[in-house]
Amino acid sequence: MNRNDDNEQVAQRREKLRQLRASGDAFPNDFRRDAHAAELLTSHADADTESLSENPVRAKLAGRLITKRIMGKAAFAHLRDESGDIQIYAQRDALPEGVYNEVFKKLDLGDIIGVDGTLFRTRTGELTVSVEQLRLLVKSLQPPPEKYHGLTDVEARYRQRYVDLLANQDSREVFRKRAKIVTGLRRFLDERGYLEIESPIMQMIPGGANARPFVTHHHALGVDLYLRVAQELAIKRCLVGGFERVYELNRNFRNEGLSTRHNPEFTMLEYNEAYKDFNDYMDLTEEEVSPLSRRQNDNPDLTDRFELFVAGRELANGFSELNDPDDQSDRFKEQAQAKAQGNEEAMFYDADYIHALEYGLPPNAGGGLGVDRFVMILTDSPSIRDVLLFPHMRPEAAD
RNA sequence: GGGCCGUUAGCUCAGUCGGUAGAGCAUCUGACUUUUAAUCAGGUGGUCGCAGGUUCGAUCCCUGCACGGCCCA
Repeated sequence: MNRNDDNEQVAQRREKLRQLRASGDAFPNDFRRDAHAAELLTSHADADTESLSENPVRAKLAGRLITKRIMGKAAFAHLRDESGDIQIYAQRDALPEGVYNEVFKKLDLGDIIGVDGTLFRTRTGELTVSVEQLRLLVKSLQPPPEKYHGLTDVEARYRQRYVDLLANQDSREVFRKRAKIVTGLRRFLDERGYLEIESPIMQMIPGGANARPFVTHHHALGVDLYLRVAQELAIKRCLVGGFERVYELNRNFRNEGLSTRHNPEFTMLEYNEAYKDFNDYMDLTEEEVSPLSRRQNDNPDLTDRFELFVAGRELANGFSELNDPDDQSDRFKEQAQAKAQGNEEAMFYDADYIHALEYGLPPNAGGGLGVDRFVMILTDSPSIRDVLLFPHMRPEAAD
């Protein structure tokens, strides 16, 4: 991907930065705002020209310059902050001497500025800030994407997410929704008396799922460690210890290929509750997504199990969990044998987990929810990369 | 892993039945004090993904590679 370092526009912007450095602090951090764009637009939605001139509303805003329309001695522009966009109006004669020509006209799209001004309505009715004070806070050295189409190149959107976010409001919205969904899942479980835990991601013995693990190395201990492939065994150890409703919502790592539905690190919610079976859990899982869900019963001979499908995609599954230490030990032995014969996805024998079961794991049911896939469905995103801020990509070819 | 498609200016995209490329936005110069994809006039900007091959000549045709997308396993 072209880094634009030879681009003439970058050179022009760098020259402006050089002049800024020469004349003072080019990266000031003393501007303080007192408003956000969208809040101003909402709170003064009903204000008309007369009321705004009778009761002037002052506002200080900071944000990125995203459009600029100069008409001689006056100009309109749009400023974008986290909340949204608002129009600003700069007049030469309303600004301090020289600011219009020496500061405003030299602004480039993408620059971060601070403005102080008064609200008014334009002829077409758009609420606008008439600027009385203007400061450049950060010079942007790279030109932003085209104002109308934004950044549409899929690869560029994933590799340079910051550009995608600053140019495409839709993309920002996906990640706002993701945060709300994750918060909502936590609240749902918290309200039902679940305890959230944080268990090790680096482990001597990964377990809880059939998946090839990533390997890393701890130098001080001189041992290889694996990145976990599931939270499940840690959660059940907590049930042995007396916590009866436990979940962990965090990252798992599986050493597998990339696709529209697979990222090597992904966010998984796993939860277990004592004295429940999988039938109880189908009800709980349905509550999480009820308007959308239909379920299909998958019926392997060995275990009670269900999977939740939404829009035809596997999203969640649940089990009545095994708590017989001898049965579990036999299964670990089978897995370890398979691993010895070359199955990279088979499990290790986890002697400590068997030891835990020997103390008594309450009968329980558990389930898992692939959070990324859940977010994909709720945001209508076709690829897991659309709901991961910084998805894994193959390295770009070296020049 | 297989099939198909894509890669051209900072961005969004045309195009060349093979004769070394265009538009819009952005940028630069000029005009313009209520514009909003501002407008008007004039300019700058390209190793046409990379490497080979065919050819008098390749951005275009062929092969390989890289990255991405879609579908399949």
